[in-house]
Amino acid sequence: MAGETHRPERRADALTKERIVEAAVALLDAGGADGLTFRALAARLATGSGAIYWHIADKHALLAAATDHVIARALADRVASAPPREAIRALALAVFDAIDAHPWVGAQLSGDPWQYAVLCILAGIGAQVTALGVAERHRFNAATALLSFVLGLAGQYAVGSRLVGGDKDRAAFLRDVAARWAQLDPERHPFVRQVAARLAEHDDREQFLAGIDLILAGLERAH
Amino acid sequence: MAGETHRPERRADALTKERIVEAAVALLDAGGADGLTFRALAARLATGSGAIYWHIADKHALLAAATDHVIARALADRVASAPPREAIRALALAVFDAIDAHPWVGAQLSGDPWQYAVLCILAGIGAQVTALGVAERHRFNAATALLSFVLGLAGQYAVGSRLVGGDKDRAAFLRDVAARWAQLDPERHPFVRQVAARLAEHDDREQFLAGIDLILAGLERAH
DNA sequence: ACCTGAACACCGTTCAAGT
DNA sequence: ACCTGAACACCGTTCAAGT
Repeated sequence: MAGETHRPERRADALTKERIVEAAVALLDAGGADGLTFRALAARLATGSGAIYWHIADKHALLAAATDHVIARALADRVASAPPREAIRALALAVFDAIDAHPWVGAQLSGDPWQYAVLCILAGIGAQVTALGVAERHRFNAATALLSFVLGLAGQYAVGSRLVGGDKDRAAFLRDVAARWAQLDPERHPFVRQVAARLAEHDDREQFLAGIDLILAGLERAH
Repeated sequence: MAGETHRPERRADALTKERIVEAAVALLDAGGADGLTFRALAARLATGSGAIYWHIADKHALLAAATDHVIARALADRVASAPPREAIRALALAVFDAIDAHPWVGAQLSGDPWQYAVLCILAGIGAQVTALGVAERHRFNAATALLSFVLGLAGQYAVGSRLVGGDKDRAAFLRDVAARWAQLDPERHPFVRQVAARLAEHDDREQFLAGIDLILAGLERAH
C-alpha cells in the first residue's frame, strides 16, 4: 500500500499523444501544413523524431488528430438549445471560425472528408436537420448537402488565408484575384468579370451564411 | 521564300507543355497524386527531370495545368442551349463525371480553388444563374454557393475513389465506413448511426443531383 | 533555345541500439 | 515500455555543362 504512493513520478516531459498533438497544432498554426515535419516536431518536444511513432501511426494520423482536436473544441463551445435553424447556422459558423483561426484545418477537412472530425460535424448537422422536421428519407441528402457546402467553402477559404498573416493578407489576396478576373476576356467570361468587384469587397462570413440560408430555404420548400 | 519551306522539322519527340501535361495526366490516372513525380515524368518522356522546368514553373503549376486540361475537356463536351435549370445540372454532372474518371481532379479542385479550372466552372454556373433570372445582387452568393457545394462533394467523392480501382473498390470503401459508423455510440451519434445503412447503398450521382436541386429550390424560393 | 543529369536540401519512416 | 538518432529511400528544384 505504502509502496504505491511512492511509485516513480512520470517524467514531467514524458511524451503523450496529447502533448504531441498540441505541439503539432502550434507548428501548423505558425507555418501552415508545410510547417509540420517530424523533425521540427521532435525538436519542439526535445525528443528524437522516431519517438513520435511510438504514439502516433504516421503523418496522416497526426494531421487527423490535430484536426479532431481543433474541431472538437469548436463544436463544444457552442451553446445548445437553440431552434434548429439557428443551431445549424451556429454550427456552421463554429466550423467557419475554427478554420479562420487555423486555416490548415480547412484543407485537412476537405482533403480527408471521412475522418472523425467530419463525422462529428455531420452528426451535429443531422441532429438539427432531424429537429427541423425533414422526412427521414430526405435527411441523408439534406445533411450531406449542407456538409458538402461547408467543406467546399472551407477549402476555398483556407487557401486565401494560407499565405500567412492576418486579414490584411487575405484582403490583398482577394484584391489580386479580383484584378486578374477583371482582365479576363469579357466575351468568354462575362459573369466572372461582373462579380470581380464584388469579390474584393465581399464579407466571407456573410457569403457563408447566405449559402447556408439558401440550402435551408430549399429544404423548407421541399416539405 | 523557298528557304522557309525547308526549315528544319522539329524533332518528333520535342518537349512541349502539351506533351508534358498529357503525360502528367496519364501518371495521375495510373497512380493518383503520388504517382506524379518529376522523375517518373522525365522517364516517361525520355528526358531529364530538369528539362521539364523549361516548360513549366513547378509542380503546383503542373497539377493546375493537368486539372485545366481535364476540366476544359469536360466543359466543352456539354451540349449548350438547354433551359438554365437543366444546364446547371448538366454542368455539375460534367464536373462530377470528370472527377469520376480522374479522381485526383477532385482533390486538386478543392485544394486549389482559385485556379483557372475553377474559374471556368464558376463562369459556367454564373451564366446560368443569370439566365435563371436571379437578381444581380444575389448572383455572386448564389453562384459561389453552388460552386462550394460542387467542390465540397468533389473532394468527398475523390477520396473514396482514391484507393485505386473501379466501382467495386468504392463500394467496398463505403461499406467499411458504414460498418464503422454503425458501431458508434448511439447516444452520442444517433443520426450517423441511422444513416449508416443509407450510406452503403446510396447512389453518388443521385445524392449529388439532390444537393444541386436543393440549392436551386432555395434560389426559386428567394425570388 | 533547349536539354542533361548530378547535386542539394530536404522529406517520412524504420530500426538496431540504448534506458 | 519507451526513447534515440543514424540510415534509407525517396522527394522537388537548381544549375553548370552540354548541343
